[in-house]
Amino acid sequence: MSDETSATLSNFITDIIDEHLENGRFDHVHTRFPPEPNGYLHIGHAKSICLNFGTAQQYGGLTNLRFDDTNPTKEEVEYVESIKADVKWLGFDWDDRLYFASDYFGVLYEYAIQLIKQGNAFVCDLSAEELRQYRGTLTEPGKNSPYRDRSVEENLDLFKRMKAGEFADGSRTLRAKIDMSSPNLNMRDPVMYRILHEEHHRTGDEWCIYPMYDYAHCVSDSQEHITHSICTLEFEDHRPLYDWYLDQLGIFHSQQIEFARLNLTYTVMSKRKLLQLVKEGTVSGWDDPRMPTLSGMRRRGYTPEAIRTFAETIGVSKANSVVDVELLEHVLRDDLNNRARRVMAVVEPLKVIIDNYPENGEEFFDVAYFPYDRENSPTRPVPFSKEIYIERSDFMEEPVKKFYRLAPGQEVRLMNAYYITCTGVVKDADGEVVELHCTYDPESKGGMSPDGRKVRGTMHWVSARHALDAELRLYDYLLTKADPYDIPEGGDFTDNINPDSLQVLTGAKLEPSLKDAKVLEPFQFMRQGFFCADYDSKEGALVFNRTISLVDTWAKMQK
RNA sequence: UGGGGCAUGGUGCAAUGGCAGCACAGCGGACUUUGAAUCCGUUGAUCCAGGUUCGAAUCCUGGUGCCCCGGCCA
Repeated sequence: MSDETSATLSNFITDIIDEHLENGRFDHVHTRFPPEPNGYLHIGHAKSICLNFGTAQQYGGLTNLRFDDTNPTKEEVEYVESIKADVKWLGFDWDDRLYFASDYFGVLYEYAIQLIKQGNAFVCDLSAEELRQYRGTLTEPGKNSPYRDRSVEENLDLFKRMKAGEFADGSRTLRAKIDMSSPNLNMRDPVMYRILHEEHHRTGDEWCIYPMYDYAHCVSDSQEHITHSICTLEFEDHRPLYDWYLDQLGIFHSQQIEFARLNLTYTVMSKRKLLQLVKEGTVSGWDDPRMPTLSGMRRRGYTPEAIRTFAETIGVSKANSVVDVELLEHVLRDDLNNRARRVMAVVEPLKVIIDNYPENGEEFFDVAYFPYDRENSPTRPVPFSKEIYIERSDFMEEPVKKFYRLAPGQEVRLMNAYYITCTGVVKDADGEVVELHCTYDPESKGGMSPDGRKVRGTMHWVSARHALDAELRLYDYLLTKADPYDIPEGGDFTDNINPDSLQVLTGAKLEPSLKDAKVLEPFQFMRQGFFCADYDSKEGALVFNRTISLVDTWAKMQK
């Protein structure tokens, strides 16, 4: 088997492509991913990236990365850098085909002049407010602009002067001359250029007029000979305009195809709202591990493979839908399960003293990192001694039915070490359990007794003397409701923010081998979940993120 | 009758006139030195009404429901 990312996928988009290939409209496939650099990429963009790069790959074609940077008031270099890093991290390569819509400002301008000369565009002096009134409504046609019939010469002169900076922002626009009575509002003489005396992150102050999306996007696609321009559903109404520009200009005609964007339960997916969370300090930044951004998910411990598998699993269609976040979690666990080394870490420690173990005794067990494949697994030494920590939740003084873990008089197995039996419970003045006394069976070394007696409970542990202290960051959904927009009267989505989405545990105890854990390297803390060291982690001040907990059947049974 | 689009188990996606299937979730069991993973089994769906056809999720007609569109944003 080759490990090529994808089997052949079939969906409504490949159906269209197949048709184009058969009828000769195109003889190859070339797509593009066109982010606007006004925010960080999120899991919804990942769907689009995988779709664009994946589809082209499937047909032996190429994919360009093109920044849609036609609005200097919102766009920043910080965003273009983060976007490039995220696309690469996801595992896709645009080679030398990195483009910007701003690369085409020159040709866009020349084509605009052509359109003016053809009588397809005119300079309009209506204000934004007037323009809105002239546009009409959903059910009533609009009215022609009083400037619609200017001569070609006058339009040319005015447009050049717009470019030359002679007019104030908002005072004039260049508009396509189409049909003010079209039932499609996008065709009612849409604005092509607006005046914006604004510094652009790439072109500086070279321009003070900027093209609108509809005009810039189709021409950009055409310039790059993009065969299939894949975008989201809300642009379906724009397709006639997309086609109109290309037809009037008589240039290479890309085919726009629309698909339904990703929605996830318990997740807000709009860049505007994510920006709001960052600005209001609800999260620590775009890369906060609770964010659905690629940078946040990366920091959280997601792998690119998991995200790609997810994109493949959810498929693509034109039906609005909401994917259950549990599916994302499933592919994450599945991926991590196959790659994470198993180690022991106690999240909420409870001290255990093994009374019959030698006072200063110490021994090291050679433990496989991959217990399901011991023969081929690398190992590390794990120290054991008289005092250890176990998980607080692994002890119950009065065990409920089917509780197989530690309880007074009950015997359990310490993973890879010994069987122990609880013989005593020490409490503080408040009745809180602070310490346990146990005895161990020396015969059970390694975790099996010669008599073969059954021990139901198997627990992880860490030698107290050798333990590493660490801070653990446990994450929950950022929102309390599956539908972020299930909002109380008069509120907004921030009313649904989960106040407990971040839980910081400072007293965790880790096995010593974790001292050398590399940032973002995935581990499974056995019986707890998958964790990775955070960017903040330093020697002597370790910090681990819980990427995702293990499935917890026991917890479900307790409900 | 503004225009455009979409309806298949709880969720997402297949089936392109021929036995409605896959994944997740759920439920039951086996196994287990992770109450994980794995394995086995299982509940559950074609928006409605007509029509065409030997046969309709698929084609036709008429409904219903949901989404998008009135930025000089993308």
